This record gives sequence, C-alpha cells and structure tokens, in this order.
Amino acid sequence: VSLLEDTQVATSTRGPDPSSSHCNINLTQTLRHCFSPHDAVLLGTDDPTQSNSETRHLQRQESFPQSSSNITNPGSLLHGSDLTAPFSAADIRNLTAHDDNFDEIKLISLALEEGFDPIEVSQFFQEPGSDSGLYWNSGHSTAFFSICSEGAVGYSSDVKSVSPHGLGAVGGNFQEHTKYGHVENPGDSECSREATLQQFLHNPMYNQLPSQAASAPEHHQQMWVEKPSEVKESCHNSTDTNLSSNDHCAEALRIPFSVDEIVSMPVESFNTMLAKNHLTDAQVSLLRDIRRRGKNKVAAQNCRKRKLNAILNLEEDVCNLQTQKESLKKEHSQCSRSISRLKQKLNNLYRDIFSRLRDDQGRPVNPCQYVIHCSSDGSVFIIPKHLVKSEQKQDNEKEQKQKSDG
DNA sequence: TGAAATTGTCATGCT
DNA sequence: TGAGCATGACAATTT
Repeated sequence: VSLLEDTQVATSTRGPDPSSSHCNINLTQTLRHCFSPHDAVLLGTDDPTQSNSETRHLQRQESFPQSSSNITNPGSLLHGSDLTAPFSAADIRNLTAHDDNFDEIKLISLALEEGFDPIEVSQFFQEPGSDSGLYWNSGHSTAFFSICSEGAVGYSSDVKSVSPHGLGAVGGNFQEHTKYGHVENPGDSECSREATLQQFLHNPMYNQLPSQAASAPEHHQQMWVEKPSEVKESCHNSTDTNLSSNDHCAEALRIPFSVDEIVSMPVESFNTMLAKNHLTDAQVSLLRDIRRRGKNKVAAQNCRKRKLNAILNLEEDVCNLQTQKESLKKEHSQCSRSISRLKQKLNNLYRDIFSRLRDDQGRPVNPCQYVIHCSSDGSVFIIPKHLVKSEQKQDNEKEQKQKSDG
C-alpha cells in the first residue's frame, strides 16, 4: 500500500466528472473511498458476516475506477491484511473496540475526548442565518454537517448506510468530503494522509460506508448542498467557474452529536449539552434547527398516521352506515308490506261491516256517506261523513291555535 | 415518462 | 417566552 500511495491512477469515464480536467485520482484516496473501519475489523477476523462484507466488497469494486485495472491485480490489493498496513496495532485495536461500541452516545463522548475541536468546528459557523442554509436528512442516526465555502451550513446522512451490526454509526459522508474537498487536490497539504488517518480513526461521525456513499445516486450525495436556495446561490455566485457548485460547497464539518440524540433528548439535557460544549451562536442555532426539524419530522409522520387512521375509520364508518342503511331499507319495505296488508284487511273489514249494516228502514248504509268512528272509550258509532269533516276542521283549528300560542 | 405516493420541511396556530 | 405538538401547504424524491 505504501508503494501505491504515490501512484497516480488515471480514472476512467466512471470518475466523478469525466469531462473535468481533474480526472486523476490518487490511489490512496481511492482506497480511502473503499475502506471503512468496518473493513478493518472484518478483514482481521473470521466474522460470520464475512459474506456480507464480500457483498459490499463487490459493490465497492463496481464503484472502483475502471482504470484501476492498470494495476496488476487491484482486487488483491483490497483483500487480505495488507489493508491494515497503514494502521498500527493500537489503531486496529482502537477501531475494533470502538466498532463494538459504536452506539451514538459513545461516539459523542469519543469525539469530545479525542477528535472534536469546537473551535475548529466553529470556524465553519461564522456566518449567521444557518437556518435557511441548512439542509439535512436524518433518516440515519448520526449527523454529518457540511458547510458551503460561503458559510451556508448543510447536513447529510444516509438512511441506507446503517451498519451491518445495526449500530448505525459506522461510516460517514467521508465520500463527500473526499470528493469535494480532496480529490481535486491530491497533494493538498491540508489533506495529508496522516491527517486523514487521524480523521479516519477519530472521526465518530463516520456513519456511511464509503462504497455505499460512492455508489449512492448523485442526487443523494448532493441533497444537502443543492436543496437550499441560498446555498445554491452562494455557490453559483463563486468566481471560480472551473469548479461545480458542489465543489464550492465541499467543506465538511462534523459535529459529534447524534441526530437522534439531539432530537430525542430532554430539553434540559439538550440545553446542558449546548452549554457544555462552548458552541457559537450559529452552532447553537443549527442544533436547535436540527432538533426542531427532527421533532417536526416525527410530528408530521404521526400526523400522517393519524390522518390515515382517520380516513380508514371513516371508510369503516361508511361501510357500517351502508350496511345499516341496507338493513333499514329491508326493514322499511317489510313494514310497508305489513302496513299494506293491514290496510287491506281494514278495508275488507270496513266493507264487510257496511255490507251488514241497515238503516231504520232496512236499507243498506252507503259507505260513501257514513264512516265508522271508534271513540276512546271503545264505543263504535256510524257517523255521517259531513259531521266528521266539520269536527276534523274544528280539531285542526284548535291544534293550529295551540301551536301558535305555544 | 407522467401520475401517484411518500417524505421532509416550513409556516402557523395552539397549548 | 420557549418548547413542543398538530396540521396544511409545498417541493423534492420515490414508486
């Protein structure tokens, strides 16, 4: 590996920008792209998840520049213990130990103890108004903050980058960092191998496997820099037309706080955390934004669940009411039939009674002129119809008067 | 390739 | 007054 470190390998058209004049990539950078703390652990053990790592290795090979075939057997370079060569035994132990404890809280403490420099970090936050410039995707548990060269702040994480161990903290957007900040200048002293190694070893925000990041869709990689309009504008306003807007937004910043932690911790703990870490106002604002967005994201998810449940409940209610309506319809038709039968019976009875009635002179009573009246006490009278009509009129008038008085 | 569904975010109002 | 929640609206992304 050390021999290869200075070997310049021409990238093929599969490189980040085939048309770019910066199409040479340092193999060391490439190896860094293709290497994660997980690899270090997996390569050094007989982990049963080896097949998993092989799968990832194959994926990694796909994203590996084609021209790496200039080397006798580039694949072999990625196998075996050679890859661990740049790391000391202590480093490997360190990696392994941390890999087993890569939960977010320990990442935070690790970063605070070993890697995180608030002052260094704060230099990326000198410009206020981070709210509108910030963009982040918290599907994953660990935060990665990026900042445009003009000062707009961004954040990115990758949902799909959950580690095989489910700890969700291995890997990081290092790919972005190298792509935007290092590949352009392989010899940049600021990106020295040693610094990168230190960064690699101590960066707890390494939450995305480089291979996954490299193979991720371009829009995923650029979400954090492309979406905010302010970032876009500030990046496009740059005078250097040779570099893309993403290159201008390439400066990466890491805050060793888990997004989940930021969002879910009690407000007292959150405020304590803010107070203890000597953050700038912009950083505090950023973290509060992250917390607010995280809370709101969960709220939106809950809101949508409730809305769906409400819709489902309403659909269920509609079904129940339709069933009830059908039942009532049946009942109504049954009642109507019963009423018809009763009416018919009553009519027959009426006719039968009148067919048997006779007046004083023995003549049949005309049913058109008389009606059968049943009083409340049970007595039955045969009354001329005109009397009934006049009585009914009087009754109706009485009712109307009562109603108007009432 | 267009439509529909999903998701994250913002703004706003309320507690 | 700050924090959180609920929700409509919008835009980007995914299906």
